[in-house]
Parts: sequence; structure tokens; C-alpha cells
Amino acid sequence: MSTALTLYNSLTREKETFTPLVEGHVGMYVCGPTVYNPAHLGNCRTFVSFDVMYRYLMARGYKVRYVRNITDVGHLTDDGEDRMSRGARLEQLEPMEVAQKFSNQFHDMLRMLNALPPSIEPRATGHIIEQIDMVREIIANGYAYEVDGSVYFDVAAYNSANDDRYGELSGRKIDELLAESRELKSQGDKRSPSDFAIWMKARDGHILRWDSPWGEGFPGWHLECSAMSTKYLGTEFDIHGGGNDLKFPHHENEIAQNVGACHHGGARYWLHTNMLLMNGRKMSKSDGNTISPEELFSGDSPHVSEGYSPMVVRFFMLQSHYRSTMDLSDEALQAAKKGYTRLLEAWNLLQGLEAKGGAQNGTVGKELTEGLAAAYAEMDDDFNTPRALARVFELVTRINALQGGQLSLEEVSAETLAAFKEGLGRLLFDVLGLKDEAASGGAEQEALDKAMQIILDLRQQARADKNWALSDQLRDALNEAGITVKDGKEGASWSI
RNA sequence: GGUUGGGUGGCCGAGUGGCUAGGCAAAGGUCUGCAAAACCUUGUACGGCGGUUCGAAUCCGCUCCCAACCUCCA
Repeated sequence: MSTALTLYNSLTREKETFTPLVEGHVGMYVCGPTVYNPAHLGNCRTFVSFDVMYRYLMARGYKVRYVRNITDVGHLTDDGEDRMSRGARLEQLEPMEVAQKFSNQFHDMLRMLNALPPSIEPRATGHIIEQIDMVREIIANGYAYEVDGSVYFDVAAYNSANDDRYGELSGRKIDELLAESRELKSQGDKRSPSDFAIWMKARDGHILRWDSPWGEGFPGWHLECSAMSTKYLGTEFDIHGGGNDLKFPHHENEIAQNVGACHHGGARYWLHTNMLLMNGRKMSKSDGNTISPEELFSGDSPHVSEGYSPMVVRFFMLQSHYRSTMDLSDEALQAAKKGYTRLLEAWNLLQGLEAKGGAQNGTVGKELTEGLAAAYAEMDDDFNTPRALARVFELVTRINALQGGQLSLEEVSAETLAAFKEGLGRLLFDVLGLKDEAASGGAEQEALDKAMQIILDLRQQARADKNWALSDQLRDALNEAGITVKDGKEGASWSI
């Protein structure tokens, strides 16, 4: 880890060396889900990506405060036709029950994908006071106005006072937005179509409502992130992340609100993950082009031929860079499954290897050390997991060759091998967040291991006796049971 | 229409000027009682047309196609 960490900043559209505001500490805010719908796979991709960043930053020795919000208010439309409100009414659920239900589901899903929980997971409804305060500040600074119980952000006023800053993240120009907006829906009470609500008056029948200086209402669509990132990370912090689709208007407005209230744009590095596609298109419930994590794990979907375990899915995601779109397909998942299996088997073989090189390293020992360092270095380059995995697979070949005898263990020193085992394990499991789903341990696993060893010993005896009929029978029967036997120089191994 | 980002070998997917990406699949070989696994070897891929350059997938121009955003969305 001697190289510098660089990351691509959406704000500047360049890769930059990462320098935290406070040495040794990182403040990272990631836009979490809105919990009025079941989470889908696209969400997973984004949060797995940020999970890897979180893990890598920690592995690099930073103390990270990772804030990921839950938005449980503000995205409701106020026209009385809102689907979730209706759903809540039909199921006789409180809105908070709906939010809880989908929050739980979201957490379950991320746990399965082995994503670490954030340091703080604030809810929008738990920060109404902070949001109201922020609205007040923005009004006081002259960047918002109230009309009939609603408060709107005044983009024109903001722009003239801040060097035409609006649009700095998304590359949009006010004029273009205005021109476009003419064709869109009515602007209501807004002075300008590009203005946006930061506080909405609650009409009759709207369930989620709070008292405010402007009457009963609820916070605007983008305010919660500004308020909560400021509260927990300060007016200036290191990293703000989210999906690409949030860049505009969500993040653009967030910056405007932050500057409007605190004279600071919040994050210094903006990171955006790209979309997970299926059939070349963004997943979308409306046209059926979607697959839920549950369906993917179980295989209960026309889009996949079988279920894929969460770790295969995670591995699959890590094989592309977070800033690239990724196209989900059954064929690609099959490839990921095989690749991941090969990786894990090599890892397991590695545990049984013992160095015979004494204190001296040969070529192989050097390759192991350098290959691992190269893999870590790839992570320094904007969290390039696909390249890191490419380096890892080169190491997989070495491990297999050491096991198979094509490479000699005499070329590896005990010290090197021990360090290699530890370093690779850290990369695979701590940083990339993979895990061996089969090695769940426990008494049953142990019993199975022993039973298998007995069978393999019997078969080995049969082979020694050249009783091919018996040995093949054992192998075939195990195959039928879903267990593959692999004969190696050092004896047979098996996998399910 | 505007903004942003793409089009890479059978599939997925890295890669910003010359140096092997990697995974899966495929072919040949080694090993093996056989098989599987493993290991070794094999792919002159960069949407199209021009241009810059000693040299371009990589830079520039034009063009075709795709996606996301511009309305809630990871």
C-alpha cells in the first residue's frame, strides 16, 4: 500500500489523489434507499460498490465514518394518488410500517451480500427539526421563498450570488433547464421552473406531516441528505456517493442547499456508481425488466437458468468497475460462478500448502509477494476491483501449480507463504467482502468432512488395489449426490 | 432536443499512445488406470470513415448505434 489512493471525482471529472480533510479520518456519505418499495438488484450493485470502498478505506488504515441514510419521507407525491399510500391504506399499515418493512428487507439483502452496516444510518423522519432549521437558514440567506405554506429554493438568486454554480455537478445549464421545462408540467407556485421545493405544504389527507414555521407540511425531496450529512459529517466532508441516476437533480440540489445554508458544498469528492443493466437496459419495474435479489438467489425468474448464491452475485459485481454499466445475463453469471468457485478452491488449497524453501525465496515466492502487492495497488486506482481480481487470478494459477507440483514449494520461504496467506485473505475477505459460503463450519460440516475422508480413504485403497470398478463406483455415486472428486498428486479432494 | 457516459475477440469485462488484462467458453498438449481438476500452449478484438503521430483500442474531427439523466429511481 505504498501508492497513493486516487479516485474519480464526478465534480471535477478527473481522477484525483485522495486527501482527507482530517488526516487519518474519512467522512463518507452515501445516499441510501427510499423505503417505499422493495429493493432491487440495482440497489445492491451500488451498495456493494460502496461497501468495498468502505472496506478498502478501513484496510488502508483510515478511521471511517460511513453515513448512509434511509429516506422515509419526502418522496411521496401529494396528489392523493400515491401508490404506496394507497398500498399502506389497503393493507392497513401505518406509513412507518411500510418504511420499516422495506428497511428490514433492505438490510436482510445487504447482509446476505455481506455488506457491512454503515456507522450511522439516519432516517429522514428522524431529522425533521434539522431539515426545518436548514430551510430557515436558506431563507435567511436569501435563497428561498415561501408561497402558501411551501418553500422553494430560488435557483436564480442562488446562481447570481454564487458564480452560476448551479449545475456544476451535472453539467446542466439553467437556460437549458428553463427551455426544457416549458414543455413539462405546470410550475405551480414556483417563480421559475428550475426552482425546487424544500418544504411542501401538506394537503388534506396527506399522512406524513409536521408542524413548521410555514404550517403543516413535509420536507422537500432532497433536503434530508443535506441536513443529515451536515449534521453527522459537518459542512465539509470527504466523500459523497450515490447512484448515477441521483446526480441530477438530487445531488445537484443537495449542493445548492448545502451552499445555501452553510456556504459550503458539502463533499469534496463525489463518487457515482453506474447502473446495473439487464438486457442492455436499466432495470425497471414498469416494463418487467427487473429481477429481485430473492429471485436471483432462488433462480425463480425467467431471466436466469438457476439460482446464484449471494457471493457469486457479489463476485460478479466486483468483476466490473463501479463506474461502468454492467449488464446482467445468465451466461455472465455462469462464468462468474465458475470463476468464483475456482478462486475459493485455490484459497482452500493454499491453506494446506507448506513452504519448503527455508529462509530463501525463489522466483515463485517473489511472484506471490509482488502479485499480491499489485492487486492491492489496483485498489488504489479508483477501487479497481476487476483489475485487482485479475491479479488475484494470476495468483490462483500459482497456488494451483504449487499444489499440483508444476511449481516447487522449495521456491517459497515459510515467511513469504505465511504473509501471502494472510495478505490474500485480507484482500479477498476483508476488502472485497467475499466469503466462503460452504465453509460455514459447525459440527455438521465437521462430520461431513470426516465422512468424506473415510470414503476417499476407501476409494484410495481400492485404487491401490487396482480395483477400478469399485473406485469408479464410489466416484460416480458421489457425483450423483452432487459431490465432485478430484484426484491430485497429494491425494484426492472433493467439492460440492 | 440538452447533459453525461458508452460501443473491445464466442460471452462477460479491464485497459487513455508502443509493453500479457482477467474470468467463462473453445482447441491442442502434460499429468491420470480412466475421468474430473490442475498446469502449459493457442485468440493479430477494439462500431464506421478520415486525421495527428515513427507508432492509436487509447488523441482529434465527422458519422452510425446504445444507455442513463433532464419526472421518483442506486
